[in-house]
Amino acid sequence: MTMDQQAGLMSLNMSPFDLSPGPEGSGSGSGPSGASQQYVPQGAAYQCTSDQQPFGYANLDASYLFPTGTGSEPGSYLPTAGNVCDQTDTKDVIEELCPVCGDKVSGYHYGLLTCESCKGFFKRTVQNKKVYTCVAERACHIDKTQRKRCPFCRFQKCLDVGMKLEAVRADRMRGGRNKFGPMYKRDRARKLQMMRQRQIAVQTLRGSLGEGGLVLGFSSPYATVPVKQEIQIPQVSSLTSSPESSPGPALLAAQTQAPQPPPPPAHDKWETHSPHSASPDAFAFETPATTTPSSTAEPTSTETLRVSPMIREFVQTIDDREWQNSLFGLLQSQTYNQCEVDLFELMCKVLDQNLFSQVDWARNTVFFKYLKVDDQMKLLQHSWSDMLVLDHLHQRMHNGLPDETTLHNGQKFDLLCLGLLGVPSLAEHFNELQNKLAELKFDVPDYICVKFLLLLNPEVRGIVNVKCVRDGYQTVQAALLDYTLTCYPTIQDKFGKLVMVVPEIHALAARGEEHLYQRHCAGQAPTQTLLMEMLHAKRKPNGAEMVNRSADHTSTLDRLS
DNA sequence: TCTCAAGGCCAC
DNA sequence: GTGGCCTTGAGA
Repeated sequence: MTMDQQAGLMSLNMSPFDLSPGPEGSGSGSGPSGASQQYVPQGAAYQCTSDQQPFGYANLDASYLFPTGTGSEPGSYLPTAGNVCDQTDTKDVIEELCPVCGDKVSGYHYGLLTCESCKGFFKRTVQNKKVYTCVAERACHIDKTQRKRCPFCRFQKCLDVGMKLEAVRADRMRGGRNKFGPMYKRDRARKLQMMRQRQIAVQTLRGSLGEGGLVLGFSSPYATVPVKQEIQIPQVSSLTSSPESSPGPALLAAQTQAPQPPPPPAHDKWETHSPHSASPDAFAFETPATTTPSSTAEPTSTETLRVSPMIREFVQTIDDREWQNSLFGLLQSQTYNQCEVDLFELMCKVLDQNLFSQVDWARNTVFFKYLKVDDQMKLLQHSWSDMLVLDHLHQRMHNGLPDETTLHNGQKFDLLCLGLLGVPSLAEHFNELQNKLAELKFDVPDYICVKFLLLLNPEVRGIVNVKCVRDGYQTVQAALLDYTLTCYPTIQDKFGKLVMVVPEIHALAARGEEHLYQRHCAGQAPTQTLLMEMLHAKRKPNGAEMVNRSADHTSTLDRLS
């Protein structure tokens, strides 16, 4: 392949983003694009046949540089005065790991956040047109301690994660800015936004947790977890990935059937995509080949039309895509470059993330959002585990969430254990519960109403605004009753039977909580997480109401056992 | 003027 | 060759 052919391929595959002319724009001859044609390192990337495109990164396009709904709209993620927490500094956000080697990130370099070392390596390689070869299988593991061993695989990984050849300057001019500036700014703003949301969730929950009980100096457990760099993940298609190239993360993921999302939510007719939800395009769900179990359990479209506006509004507060994206995103980020991870620890992190989502959801819901923080705290402390179990039932029944998934490193992750809060022996009870719900044709409106009933529990002691909570509870109760009578007239006393399921959910959740607490006390669970704060909150000496509730759980547990 | 992502330098 | 630190300079 000649240089001109290479250049042609480069141009054809360059993203619209890359093609945007600038001071160093494409086609200038002396600009980086023209330069990149001559700077493409030979050897490593050139070991391809003529019909193979050597540039795994070359199919970058704006759709995933800025996935729909995550900042593609001008300014949508740009922080404005007052909407970014003052304490949140950009540097805090950038405290993440280099996607190439896992070392500490020093800033944006050649298109994404990397460490100083990989920045220098990438620069030297491109500037000096280095030719590397791999003495192994072109799939060497690259981490901080081994990054020097195989420059071939290191450079390949640089390209795989999205470092941009065209950001290395042809004329070696120093200083100044390049065309990636706005991209960096958006990415940074997006990370700030994520941090802000987490902080709000934490602040909501900190309130009474700090007093008397656990004082952790809590910070978001994911402050140090790599926040996925949306701008950095190139999707290596079969057209662009050469068998001669070292495999990129995307390719590896495909090969190992790494965390696969479940089929799309089966309840689209309920219009569950909230204004905050990720765009349907943000995650490439595969079209399910078969219908999910719930598809036959839902009312017909005619009946759907008779659903009250309130229930429709409830349903819209559900964001299953976001739930799934978060779940599989976390599994991906936590196993990135990891040979083996502690699966229990990983489960705790997922549960923790789910808790954050739950708080976010609750904070934006009717009834709950009008309560004072103290009341919100108490309600959440009482219902979080029940809601986690219920959420998992919902994900299984309505979105086809599988019981297991394969992580990027090949380990199997037990998704069902999330619903069991880590107690495998509860699987049978969980399945029985699910079957019972399936018999009742438990659908999405049922789910969201039951979730509200769990959250808005007027029996929780210490609530100041009991009236508001009770009103909310009774309103939801009435709506659910009406819904079940209207849409499921053939199921006798569906409402009553649904209400009877709630104690069973309590029982499962209580067992899970106890298990988690014991593992935590044994030093096996991650500390300083929201999950652990919640567990401790229930065990505060002054939590008399917790004792009462535990007694309820125990009695139900006896039945389960 | 300040910021920060480029390139450069040099001890290792 | 590597990687930490320094210098540079366009853009905010």
